[in-house]
Amino acid sequence: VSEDTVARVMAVVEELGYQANVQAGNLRRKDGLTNSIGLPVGGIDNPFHGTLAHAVEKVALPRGVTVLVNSLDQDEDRERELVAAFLRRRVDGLMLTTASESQRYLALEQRHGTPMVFLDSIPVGIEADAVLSNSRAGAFRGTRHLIERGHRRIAYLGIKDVVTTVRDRRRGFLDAVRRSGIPEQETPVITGLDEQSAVSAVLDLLDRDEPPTAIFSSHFVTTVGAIRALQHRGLQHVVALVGFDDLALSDLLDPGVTVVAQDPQRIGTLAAELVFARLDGVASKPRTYTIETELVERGSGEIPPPA
Amino acid sequence: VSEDTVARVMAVVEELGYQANVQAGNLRRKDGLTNSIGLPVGGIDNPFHGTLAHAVEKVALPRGVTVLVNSLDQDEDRERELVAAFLRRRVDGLMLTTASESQRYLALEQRHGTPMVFLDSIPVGIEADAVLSNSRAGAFRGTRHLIERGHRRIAYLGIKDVVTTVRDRRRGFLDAVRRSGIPEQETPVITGLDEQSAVSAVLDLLDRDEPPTAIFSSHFVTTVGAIRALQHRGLQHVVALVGFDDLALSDLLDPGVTVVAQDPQRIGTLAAELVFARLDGVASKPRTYTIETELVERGSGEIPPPA
DNA sequence: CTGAAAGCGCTTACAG
DNA sequence: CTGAAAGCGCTTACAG
Repeated sequence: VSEDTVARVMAVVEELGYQANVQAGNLRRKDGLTNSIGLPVGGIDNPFHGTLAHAVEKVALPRGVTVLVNSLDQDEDRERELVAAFLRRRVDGLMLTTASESQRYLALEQRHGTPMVFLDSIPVGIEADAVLSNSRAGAFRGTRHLIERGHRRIAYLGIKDVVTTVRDRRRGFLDAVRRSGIPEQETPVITGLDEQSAVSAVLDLLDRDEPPTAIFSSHFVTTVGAIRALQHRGLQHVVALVGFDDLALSDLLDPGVTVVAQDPQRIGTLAAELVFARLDGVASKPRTYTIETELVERGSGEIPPPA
Repeated sequence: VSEDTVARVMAVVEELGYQANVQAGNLRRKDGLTNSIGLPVGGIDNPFHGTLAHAVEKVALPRGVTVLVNSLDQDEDRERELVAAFLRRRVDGLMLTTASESQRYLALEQRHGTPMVFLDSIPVGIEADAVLSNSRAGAFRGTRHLIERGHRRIAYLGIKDVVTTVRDRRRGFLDAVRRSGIPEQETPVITGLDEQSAVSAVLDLLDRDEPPTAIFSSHFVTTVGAIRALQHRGLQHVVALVGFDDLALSDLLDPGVTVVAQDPQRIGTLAAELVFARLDGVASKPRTYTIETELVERGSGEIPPPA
């Protein structure tokens, strides 16, 4: 073809703003890749998941891969619909946070060869790579932090715990309590909470004859609830509080909130690298990668029990 | 076809986990729709944009439309790449927040009939629907709130202002200052800040012979910087502060942070409805929809100037 | 109403 | 190396 013709065609391409239809191309392409990966997250407006998704995007960008992010809103049906929609779009891989109790429904797709990596949970009913915080150790450490300062009556607050990681936080808490010889009846364990009910739960706890001198809150929504309740009673400098998961601006609060911080950036980055390694042909046995948490002392967790 | 055959086929479909390839279907489909819309946001980990995206998803879900969300990270080149990638995927519509100074590059695609709605900015160099906060009125109201309490030396903090909405906040601030007869040299206007530089800027301001008695901060990152600086000097109960954009947990701070709150949920919902109306054939002249802000008094903005 | 053929816009394997 | 044909997996228009 003459150079002149090429130039003329390119000019028209420019003029019309032509963009090749990737879907048409994918249809016949040998590798069958769509250069996209699906990422269902709990809620795109949740800061933990937002950071996770952003970290994944950053790894995908230089590879020219588009990340399809959608919220499953803690709804098991929605999770399955989202996954089905991603598969109809023939995503090259799946990175998922999950709201379902079992992910066996993915086994078939896995056998078809679609790489999948779980974020922030260990898959149930299926074997696949997973990247998640060491929740049990983190909760253990946060709780021990309170015990070391002399607390014995420590309350545990948690959300609904269908997912393994959330259950692990409770386990870590109980590990620490048991190991220190504190009788379990002194440590009320309240789960299934959201922010509102956490407020009431803490107010109730504070009304007891022997109220807890410290609180371990295993999720950021319950931590916010606990802070509201403590501020409402003016006890934020009296009752100690350690929260699992970091909170925006928590260092600006008075007292600063001591937390067991996760590293969503690192989780997202590692998980994305894993998916791409699988796509590049790495066929080793699926593994669970554990990311350590960090105890960040900011004040609320260093309050001693009353003398 | 016999019922028996249908049943046998369906059984195999089930067994293999078959999902129809939507991209193959779209190729020949008459309406040419892919049931997807593209949404480039500033940063998926930014709470304002996260809420925006989530609101859009909620409108799209019952219509069976997938929202392709990606971060442009305030990078003009990335914005254009993202848009190009969305067009190669033949999205049915585009909803965009923007980091570019002009969106003329979209004119061609618009003429091709792709509906587009701008979120949180008015398009430049192109006519299209836009949904955004009434920034100028909001900033005016927040600033007047300080003036009404007797403040005259009010500092303005802002980020880099390429986008119209950010410039409008400064205009609203200046409107209020001028209307009250305060000489402009008493109201330092500092822009181009991020959180770190906002901290230093405020510390510098406080070191002046005649430091400001109040601060109007036009972006949440500068507001956080201002709070840090004030806390650092122990002046958070002395210097008044009004921020534009709500902040997570800002009601738990001491003092609570008075803000001019935007409504990202409403912006996202309305913008999504607009795109779908356009897709349904509504062909009226493009319009700009303005969402009012709300002044939320929490304490920091109600601090009077020193007697 | 049913079933076989054409065609969507690309990539790929193949003949010249 | 170049160019025309086949084919990806669907939907649609058409013939029976």
